[in-house]
Amino acid sequence: MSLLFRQHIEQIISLTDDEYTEILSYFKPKTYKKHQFIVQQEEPVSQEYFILKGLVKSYITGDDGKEHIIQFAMENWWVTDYQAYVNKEPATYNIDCVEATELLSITSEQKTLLCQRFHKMEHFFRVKATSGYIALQKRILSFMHQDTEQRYRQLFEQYPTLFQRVPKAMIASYLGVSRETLSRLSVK
Amino acid sequence: MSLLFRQHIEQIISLTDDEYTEILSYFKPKTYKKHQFIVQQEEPVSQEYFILKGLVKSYITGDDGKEHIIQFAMENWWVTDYQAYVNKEPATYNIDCVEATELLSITSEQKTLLCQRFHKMEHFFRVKATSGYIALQKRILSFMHQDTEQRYRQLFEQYPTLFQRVPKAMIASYLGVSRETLSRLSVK
DNA sequence: CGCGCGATTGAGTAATTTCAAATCTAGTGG
DNA sequence: CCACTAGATTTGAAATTACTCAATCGCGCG
Repeated sequence: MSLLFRQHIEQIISLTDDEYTEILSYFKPKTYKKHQFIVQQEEPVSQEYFILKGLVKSYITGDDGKEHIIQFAMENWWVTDYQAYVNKEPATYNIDCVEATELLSITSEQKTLLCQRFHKMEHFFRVKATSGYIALQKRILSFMHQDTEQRYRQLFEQYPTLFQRVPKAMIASYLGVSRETLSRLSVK
Repeated sequence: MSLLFRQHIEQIISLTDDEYTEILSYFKPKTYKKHQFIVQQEEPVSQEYFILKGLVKSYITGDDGKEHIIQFAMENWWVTDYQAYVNKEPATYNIDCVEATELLSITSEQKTLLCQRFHKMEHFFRVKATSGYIALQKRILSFMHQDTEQRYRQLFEQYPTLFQRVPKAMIASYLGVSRETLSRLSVK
């Protein structure tokens, strides 16, 4: 069932069957319907999620009532409101399902225990956190030194399937421009 | 000498004197002059750095020849071009000293060994990487849903000393606006 | 005194936003 | 099979915002 999950972990560390079984026991599978919230602003965030199938968006609602999409997350991605999860604060943003979604969840406490039980899992999470950091830095760079069209093309090249799974208005929000501006781009 | 460094680590894990001494032996102290480069675009990046004293800026030079400052780093910050450091690729950006800087350096290989020798250091670096991730996510959010003036004020509140240590043109570059626009802001 | 660097100011230009209206598309019920 | 509707996308035009380029100002230092 969660073969994808095992493969995902084994990209970084290797596991015996027994180890994998034990690791998996720290996680709890969950299913969400389309439009269901996984994390809700102001609410506590006790879980971190690994997406087996589906697509979610993280976003905040600005003062003007507009949605600002911080990130999309799909198959093989880890997602939660980390600030809230790590520091046990109320969520600063929402995560909701763009598609019906299956995922594995783990609490902060269980994650700590998991890392103590298997040091290589601590290593795994360090590597993951580091690549997340690198990815976000690239995104900041793209905000600073690329124009909207370049960012659009780059996103399209990197995640072509995303464009078939979410409406353009969400892409626009993710890129930080109005849907009208995005629309005028794709014509060229 | 590197008491600051020990305190920095002990914010997250605790160490005996012997452990600290051994950990410190994985690092090599270095000194850089103002305007000296720590990392140079296109060059390999073998080290990660912890800043004991001083201030550096990471930036790329755009096609138009303009500097885009990705981040400043000062006392108690870790810095390098992580993408290059982790994947052993040539650097995509420059890091140069805005002030004379003292730091501790560690190679990627030594860091791996250090984490194997002391599992709590792997934990330490995981926590650090996670907080780095959270910080970058906040910065992306600020790019998306705050205007320049709000970002300026926020930066000023968070790092007031920064404004005494770097020229405004660099602040502007960090905020992603032209120096003229920044100048017109501060008037209000 | 004058040079040079950083910061400011002004004016015209380019890009993006907003608000409104028109178009398109997929799914539904008759 | 067609008409209808809701949601998504596009288009137009005016208003806003930031940019560029050029000129000016302020101040510390040789």
